[in-house]
Amino acid sequence: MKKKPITILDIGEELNISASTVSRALADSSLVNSETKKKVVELAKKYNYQPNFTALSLQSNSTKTIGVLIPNVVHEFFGLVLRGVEDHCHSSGYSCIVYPTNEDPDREISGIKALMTGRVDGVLLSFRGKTNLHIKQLIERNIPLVFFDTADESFATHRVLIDDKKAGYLATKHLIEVGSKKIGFIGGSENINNQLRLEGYKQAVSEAGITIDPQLIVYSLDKSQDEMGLEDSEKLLSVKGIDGIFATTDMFAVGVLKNLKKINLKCPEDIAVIGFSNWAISRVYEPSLSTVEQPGYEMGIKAAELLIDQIKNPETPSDFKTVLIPTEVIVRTSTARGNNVAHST
Amino acid sequence: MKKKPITILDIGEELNISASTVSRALADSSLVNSETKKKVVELAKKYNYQPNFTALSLQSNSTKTIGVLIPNVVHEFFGLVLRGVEDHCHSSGYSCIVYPTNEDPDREISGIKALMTGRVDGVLLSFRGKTNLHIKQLIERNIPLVFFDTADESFATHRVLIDDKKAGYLATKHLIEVGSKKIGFIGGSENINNQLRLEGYKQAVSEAGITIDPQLIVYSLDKSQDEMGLEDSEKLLSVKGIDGIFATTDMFAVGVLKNLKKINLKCPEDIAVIGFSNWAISRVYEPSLSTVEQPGYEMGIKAAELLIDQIKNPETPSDFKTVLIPTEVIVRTSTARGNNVAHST
DNA sequence: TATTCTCATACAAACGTTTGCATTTGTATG
DNA sequence: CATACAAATGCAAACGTTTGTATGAGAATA
Repeated sequence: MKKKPITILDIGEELNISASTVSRALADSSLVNSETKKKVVELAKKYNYQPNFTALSLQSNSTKTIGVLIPNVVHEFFGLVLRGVEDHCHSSGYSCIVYPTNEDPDREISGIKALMTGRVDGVLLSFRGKTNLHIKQLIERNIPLVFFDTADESFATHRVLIDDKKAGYLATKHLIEVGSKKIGFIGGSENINNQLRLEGYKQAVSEAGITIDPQLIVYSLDKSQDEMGLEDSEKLLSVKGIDGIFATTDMFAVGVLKNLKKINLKCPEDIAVIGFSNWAISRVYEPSLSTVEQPGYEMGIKAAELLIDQIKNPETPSDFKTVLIPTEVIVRTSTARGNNVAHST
Repeated sequence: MKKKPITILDIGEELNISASTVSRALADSSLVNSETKKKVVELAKKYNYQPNFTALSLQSNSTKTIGVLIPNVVHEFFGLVLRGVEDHCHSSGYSCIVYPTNEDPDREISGIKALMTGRVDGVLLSFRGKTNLHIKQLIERNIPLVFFDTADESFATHRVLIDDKKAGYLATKHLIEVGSKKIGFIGGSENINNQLRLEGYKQAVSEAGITIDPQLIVYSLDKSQDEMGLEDSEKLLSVKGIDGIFATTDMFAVGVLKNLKKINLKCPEDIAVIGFSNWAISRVYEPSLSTVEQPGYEMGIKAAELLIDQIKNPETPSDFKTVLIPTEVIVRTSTARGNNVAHST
């Protein structure tokens, strides 16, 4: 029942020439008579001939495809990364196989395994799990690999990251600049990014001559609902005299804003809040949320660029780059107070 | 420099047996001596042999891969669809090549073209463009195809949709039930889904004995910022006596809520608002937004299921299904008033 | 007329796998 | 001892390309 697609052999048969001549004719080789060329091209068009992709891949030992292991695909930041990756791939003639791992180490492993069978020319990876065993195998197989967002330091690869520590530092420093003295930190799971942001927080606090207070540092494991960390932020807000909060996620920050309304604390007057990522919700929510830009699209573009360059230049590069995508604090209403910023309207 | 991966031939050579025996040994065929089997399996493990995916594909004429053409990947609904698709693929041993078209017809066409070269076993498609010429070619090539979210009626394929008209009807009816009499409609681009939702709106309005008022129906082309349609909703809100709004997107609905605050209209007391999709923001915003559930994940699962079933049963099915994923109105604060619902707290 | 040259085309190998069929070896049966 | 049969393995084709090398015909040169 299934119609077999036209092959160069079929075309050759109809024209009483060999497949190789057809192949060369379609490649516009100078070796073939222009008459024959014309006939071949015509027939190919008539039957809408498309070269078989798999055969080409086998022959050339390249699939023109990359694999993207991404923790979450329902996520503004990772969605932007994916869009960036795809945009660059598209303009370079590559396709993307996407493996959302949903932060599940098993999915991560099975994704990597699938990619070891030669179905992709390279891999883009935001490493979440603990098992780097399989990544090691990828590298041993000489499959080009670029980390984005998070990286395992122990591998010699390109990396595309933001400077999480600096970003955390800048966010906290901004709170200090608008007059906050007792600043809380609330983060999601204790992953490497959040640890670095916390380091930045600590640095800024220390520099301002404030002692670091452990009860002001909270990790929330709230995976329920929309990951707003409502309960944990409530706990944090019960600390007497707290007048600033740095949340490692815009969602957590919005959770804080919500809780503030309940206990009748005014933002930014009584307490300043800053989030992280510059998600749509930070623009839309009221009060609008100050945050740190996390440029996912640019990160995706750059990561794909490095990967595809490496694929095209297969001799192992000796200088692996760590590209830091610049970030900046975006000031909105939730921190609009103090010396350098007008009061919120 | 590039290390060639181990092949079945390499293993055979080392063991002084032919590739075919190795192949059979690894497949645990009864045709091969258990001694040999053991040796082969051991060596394969030692070298971490992985069968070449491309060779397998060429041989079996199947890539165990599907293509997903999706309008937008930074989008809660489409992200959920993608997650559903990927989940089902994962559990069926398939992979997904993702082509975000960004609503660009050229991207759509180039995606379809790429998929015609035999690199995928089937295609999942949310059709946005006007050009169905290429889709026709896909079908002529007997490449299994399933539409999701939107469908071109002219093709004989499976479809997985929501009943947009009914959803629009239910949303509008809900507004009527909570006492709205002069109900505005605000939608994004005039695509097929929005047209159907509008039809539902009109039906509900008519049934309630209200005349349809064209000035209450607005399409917004606002692609700026976060697509909140702020200007257009402002226009809509200037209509005297308006006391209900159905927005075809949660983002548009939030835009309405924002504008309401500016002109000091109270929601839900003065005007009830309902959105569409049940995005995170509808839960988080204040007032929380009533909306219509649009179950992306289920849609993705079902679409992948139909596609993979069709791939596995290649004889053209005579009964193409149109699966309607059920939707329901989710009542929150923005419509919490009237007879059957308690007033908002 | 014989040699060389050019042009156009065909042949065959290669990519890595599976699989139908043939071959080899050994053992049991008549 | 010859035949049959089973078990284990090898051979070769096939999937659809590209590409290096061989082959053929015709024309130009000596």
